[in-house]
Amino acid sequence: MYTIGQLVKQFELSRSTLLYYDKIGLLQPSARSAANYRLYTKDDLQRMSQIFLYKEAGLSLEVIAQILDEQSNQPTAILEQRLNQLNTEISQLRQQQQLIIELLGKESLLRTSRVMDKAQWVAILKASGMDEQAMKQWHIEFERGLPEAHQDFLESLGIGQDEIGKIRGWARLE
Amino acid sequence: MYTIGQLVKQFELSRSTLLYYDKIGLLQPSARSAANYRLYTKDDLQRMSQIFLYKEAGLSLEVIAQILDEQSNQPTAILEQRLNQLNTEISQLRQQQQLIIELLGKESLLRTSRVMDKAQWVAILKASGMDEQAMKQWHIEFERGLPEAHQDFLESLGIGQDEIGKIRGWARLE
DNA sequence: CTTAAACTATGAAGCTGTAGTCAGGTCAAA
DNA sequence: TTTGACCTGACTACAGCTTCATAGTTTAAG
Repeated sequence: MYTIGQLVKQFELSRSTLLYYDKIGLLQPSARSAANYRLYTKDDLQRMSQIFLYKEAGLSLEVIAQILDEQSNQPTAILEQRLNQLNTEISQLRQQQQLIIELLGKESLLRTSRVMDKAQWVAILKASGMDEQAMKQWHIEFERGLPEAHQDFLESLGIGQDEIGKIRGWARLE
Repeated sequence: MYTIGQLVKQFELSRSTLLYYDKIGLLQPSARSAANYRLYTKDDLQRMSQIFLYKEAGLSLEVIAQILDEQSNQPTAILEQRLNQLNTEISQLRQQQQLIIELLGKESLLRTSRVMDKAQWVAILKASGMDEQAMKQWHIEFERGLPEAHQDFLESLGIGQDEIGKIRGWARLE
């Protein structure tokens, strides 16, 4: 049996958090002491570590509760959905990066920032021995093996949708 | 003079949002009609589009208000700070992706997901004509030109910090 | 001219996932 | 016995809105 303070230390979260989980029914201690203290069993700990895991994956408490309580629903679908959501979130953040770089007036900052440019990427590939032909081939292979990731990668270089469309177009054809 | 509804259409946001902006003082209409309707001037529109821009960059309303109202503070520093924040946010989301892929049992999903694997990346480079030597050179160039981006990219392939450390280590030396 | 739809107003409460504060009850050790 | 560490429930605050309730105004149709 563990008190609330012990869980707080184990999982490095605040007491308020556990109180809240109790209140919303996500993690309710299996017992109470004579003095009405919350007492968590090993099963509760087990449940808590599941919650922790899913939280790290970015799931909402509501969704976590669904997974844990309605056993019928296997988590696979939910996790896949979250994976998709993550893709859109990341791409939104990348758009924010590109916008800020524009606002800052490009040149000065591109060098210091960790955001890559199309030109910089091409320069690196050239410097490591790739020629035009090899790069074309690289796009083709990328598109064949991981079309979605190809799209994401080009976006991350700040290339516009129109140009991306063209590149992927001819990469698919060959 | 524009009513609140006209702004709603122009900027594609909800009326409640504008009411809220009014309340917190971020965007207060310059005038009111006889019936006490909010009336926005062209200057207000101008201000709104600035707000919109900074919002797209992911700045908080509080920070936006600072930039717009305290003209002394040039936005550069704030934007650079946001750029840094974006890097950590993106890398957190990538960690969530990797975790979910683990939870899903890897193999089945890696093929359909848009997340790249080290193996997949290497396969693409090989298929487009790179050999071991060229890849080594590629790391060296990447590290020399954009060390931070190199780190980010390796992280995005799900490579552990220890291995990343090794790769960047020898890439720096040569 | 009337009436209904479509607009506008104010104010309050709700949402998520915590963090923190309060006044007090409990418990083990010195 | 008294300290001090722990615990209790209940409350407030945060961002950036949304929703709700209630009501006044404008505009177009009939």
